[in-house]
Amino acid sequence: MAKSFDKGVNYMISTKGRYGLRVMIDLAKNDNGSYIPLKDIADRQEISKKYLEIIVKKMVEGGLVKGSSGKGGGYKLVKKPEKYTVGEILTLMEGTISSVACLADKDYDCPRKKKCETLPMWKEFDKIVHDYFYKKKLSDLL
Amino acid sequence: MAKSFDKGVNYMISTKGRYGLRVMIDLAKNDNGSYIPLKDIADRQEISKKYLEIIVKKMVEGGLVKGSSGKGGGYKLVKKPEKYTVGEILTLMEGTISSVACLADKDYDCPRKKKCETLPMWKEFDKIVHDYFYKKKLSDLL
DNA sequence: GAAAAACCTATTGACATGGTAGGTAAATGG
DNA sequence: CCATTTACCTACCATGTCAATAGGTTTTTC
Repeated sequence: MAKSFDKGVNYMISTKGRYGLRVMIDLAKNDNGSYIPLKDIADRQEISKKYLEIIVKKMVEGGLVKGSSGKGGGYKLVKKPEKYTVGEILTLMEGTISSVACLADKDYDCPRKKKCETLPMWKEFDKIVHDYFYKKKLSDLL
Repeated sequence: MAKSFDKGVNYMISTKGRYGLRVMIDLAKNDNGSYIPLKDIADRQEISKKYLEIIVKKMVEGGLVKGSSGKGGGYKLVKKPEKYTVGEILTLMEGTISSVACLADKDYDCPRKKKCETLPMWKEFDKIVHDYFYKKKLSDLL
C-alpha cells in the first residue's frame, strides 16, 4: 500500500492531509444519517484501514467528525459539508499550513524581522495559501 | 545557531530554500564585480558559514552562482537579478515546489486520478503557487 | 454472547532536516 | 615561492517525521 513516491521528500501536504480530506469527502458523499464504518471508507478509498485509524483519530480529537463504537458504529460528520473549510481540515491534519517556519509559530519573534528581505514575500504568499484553502468548502469537492 | 522552531515540522520551504534565497539577495546587493567570500555573507546573514557551504554548493551545481577558490575568491551571480525567478531558486533548493506528492513526480501516474475528488484542487493550488513564485524576480526582493 | 466496530499502545525502517567537524585543493598577494 | 585565503570535499550526527504495521482492548448492538 506504501506509495514510494510519497517517501522522504517534504511536501506541504502529507498523506495525513490528503487522506484526511478524502475521508471527509467520503463521509459527506455516503452520508445516510447513520455511522459509516471505517472499513467501508478504507475499501472505497483504497487506503489501509489501519493507517486510516491514525488519520481519523486526529479528526475526532479535532472535532471534525464523531465516532461510535460497537456494531452499527463508525464515523459521521458533525456539521454539514458546506460548513467545513478545506483550510480547517488541512490545518488540523498538518499542524500548520504555513509555508515557512518563521510564520508558523505566532509566538516566534524573529530578531531579523526588521531587516529580512524575504519576510514580506513569505507573508504575502502565506496569505494567498490561507485565503485559497479557507475559502474552499468541503462541499465544493463533492 | 539552530532554531528550535525550525525542527521536525514539514514546511513547504525549509532552511535550504530560505537561506538560499537570502544568499542570492546578499550576492545581488553586494555585487561589486568581484567575488564575494562566503564568510562575509555568513556574517551579514547571521547564518553559520559551515551550513551555508552546503546551501551554496547546491546553488553552484544548479548553475545559479559561480564560485572561485583562493584569495580574492568567493561567489557571484551568473545573471542579473532580474533574470532570476524566485521559483527557479526555490525549486533548485527544495527539489520540488509541489504541494502534494501526486503532482511532484511528472512520471507518476496515479491509478485513482479519474475518480479522485481532490486532484483538481491540488492542481489548481499548485498552479497558483507556481505562478506566484515564477512571476517574482530576485530583483523584486532588493 | 458473538460479532462488529472503534479505540489504544507500541514499533518499525527509511529518510529529511539542520547542522558540525576536519581536511584538501586552488588561487592570489607579497 | 610560500603563507594566506578561499572554495571545495567527505564524513558524521541527533532528532524528528513519515507512512505505515501489529496486536490487543473496549464498547455496543443484534
